[in-house]
Amino acid sequence: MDINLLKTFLAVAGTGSFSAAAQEIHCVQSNVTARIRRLEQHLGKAVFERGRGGARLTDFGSRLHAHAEDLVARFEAAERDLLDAAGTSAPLKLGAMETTAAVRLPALLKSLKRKHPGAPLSLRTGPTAELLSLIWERKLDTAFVAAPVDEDRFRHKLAFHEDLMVVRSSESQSDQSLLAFRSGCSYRARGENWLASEGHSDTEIVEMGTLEGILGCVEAGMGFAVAPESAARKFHGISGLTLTPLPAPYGDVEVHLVWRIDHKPAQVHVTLCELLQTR
Amino acid sequence: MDINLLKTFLAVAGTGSFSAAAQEIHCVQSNVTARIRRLEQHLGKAVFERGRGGARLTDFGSRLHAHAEDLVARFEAAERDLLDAAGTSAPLKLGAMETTAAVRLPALLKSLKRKHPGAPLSLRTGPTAELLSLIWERKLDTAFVAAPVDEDRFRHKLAFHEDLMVVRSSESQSDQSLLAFRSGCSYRARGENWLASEGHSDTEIVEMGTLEGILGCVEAGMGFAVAPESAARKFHGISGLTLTPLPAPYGDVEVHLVWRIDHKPAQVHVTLCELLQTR
DNA sequence: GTTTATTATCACTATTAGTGATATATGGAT
DNA sequence: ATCCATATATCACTAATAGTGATAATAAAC
Repeated sequence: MDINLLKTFLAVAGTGSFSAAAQEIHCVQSNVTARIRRLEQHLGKAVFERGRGGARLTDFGSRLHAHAEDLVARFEAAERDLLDAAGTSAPLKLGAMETTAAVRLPALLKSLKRKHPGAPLSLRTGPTAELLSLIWERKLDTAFVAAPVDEDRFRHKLAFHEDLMVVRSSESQSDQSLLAFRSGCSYRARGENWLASEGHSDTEIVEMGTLEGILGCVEAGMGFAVAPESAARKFHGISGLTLTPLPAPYGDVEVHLVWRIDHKPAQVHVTLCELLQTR
Repeated sequence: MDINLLKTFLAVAGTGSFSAAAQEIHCVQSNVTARIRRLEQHLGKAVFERGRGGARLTDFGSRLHAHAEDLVARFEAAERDLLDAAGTSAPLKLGAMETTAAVRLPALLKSLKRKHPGAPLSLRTGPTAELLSLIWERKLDTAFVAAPVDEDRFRHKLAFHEDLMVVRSSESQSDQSLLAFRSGCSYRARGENWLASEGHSDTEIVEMGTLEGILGCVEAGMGFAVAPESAARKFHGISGLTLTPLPAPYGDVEVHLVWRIDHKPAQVHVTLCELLQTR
């Protein structure tokens, strides 16, 4: 049995809800349902009463709760001790695309710090092409970039799926500038390819350095932008932005964690890879 | 992480060898290798020094060993407490083919008893057809029988693969009697089908009740028999028996654990299913 | 240098876990 | 009552992982 089941169980018990637990542990709700069911199947008795307001522990569930808290705590203590003893070594030089850094990394790095409290870590953002160069020059250990990557030179592991969206001001007219990151950004390349395929080869491109800047300008009616849905939503808020999916095949992007094929991953790096498994 | 990894680790540490550990925990050796590697990958450091005489704990491995013993013990204690609290309930009425009972069940039931020390359990042996009838009449909860089973009436879970062998006396001549269990035995049916396909429709069939009896008579030169390799080997020992595989498609048998489609499995039953996963 | 006992690797398959869309259920407003 | 908001369950699909059995590699002992 996997201790992940117990961690999921504790998350549900703690939040009092399957869906809240799913958010807390960064996975989809159906996943929590499945894990709790596995746990219940294994033990042969229900641990939660489900109802309107979420989930409440049954008597049997409380009994499990006592054991689970103890077991998980001891397990994590042991894990920390061992990871510590294994030697954390050098700082991990990490890179990521602007949007990934903004939306995906916070939760990820938080989990990483929980497992390697002492591990030093640096982060540099930039477009895919630049990050790959930095990795190749060994100035970064690893980075989150958009697929595909050259399999002969790099190893990689799938990290996230992003759906690219066209972001416009709600009152905007069409045929304005494309607001984008500087050249080398793969999202920008997607946008340009899409425009070309539509015959808009003359669209002006305005380069900007930050996502906030781009979205601000879009809101101000200067033009439109291409960004992952997750990132656009994060800054959506009250503002009058309209999101429409970038049509296939331009809209789907896989973000991978990438490193040099001859680079020996440090322990923090391996742990980071492990954390990517459930997202 | 799965506690199975820790159990595997303890088995290796205890026996001092990957292959011995594999036997102890009933799995193939490459499996142990893979699990230990997973563990080492997770922790980032080798836990065993491998060499001629097997495996010895590294310093780091000893550190893990201390934690692992504690964690596994606590985990199993908690599990026992919870399984106990869930209520063991009625005795499990189990059936199995003669050969399965002889060769496969001992290890399996031992593991089962470890998890449900108090669970009462009865075992009845018989050929596939008879066992299925007993299940249908609700005189058995579940049984190990040869595939295929009627999916509309039964649920099932794959338990073992068996390779059927023709067992002859080493000095025997061909065209003797087929020594077999009483009618309803699916292995016997396989043997008969094979004989028929070879044109030996006139072979005399001698019915016997036990595997030892059959193999004894084969050794005495009375005829030949059809039996799973695992069972034949168990009684092989010093005796002068020759095993040749029953040709395809007669030779491959899947043994499944089967129960009535409308039967609600008790907890012992569920645990038994879980134990089947790794064999 | 061959033998023997051991672990590692590999290609393949079976099984399991995860995903996202959608269905279902339940209490509370209106 | 009906609709709405908020839950969990289910499902078809895909990705990832673990298990298997054969074979290779390795190293000590003879």
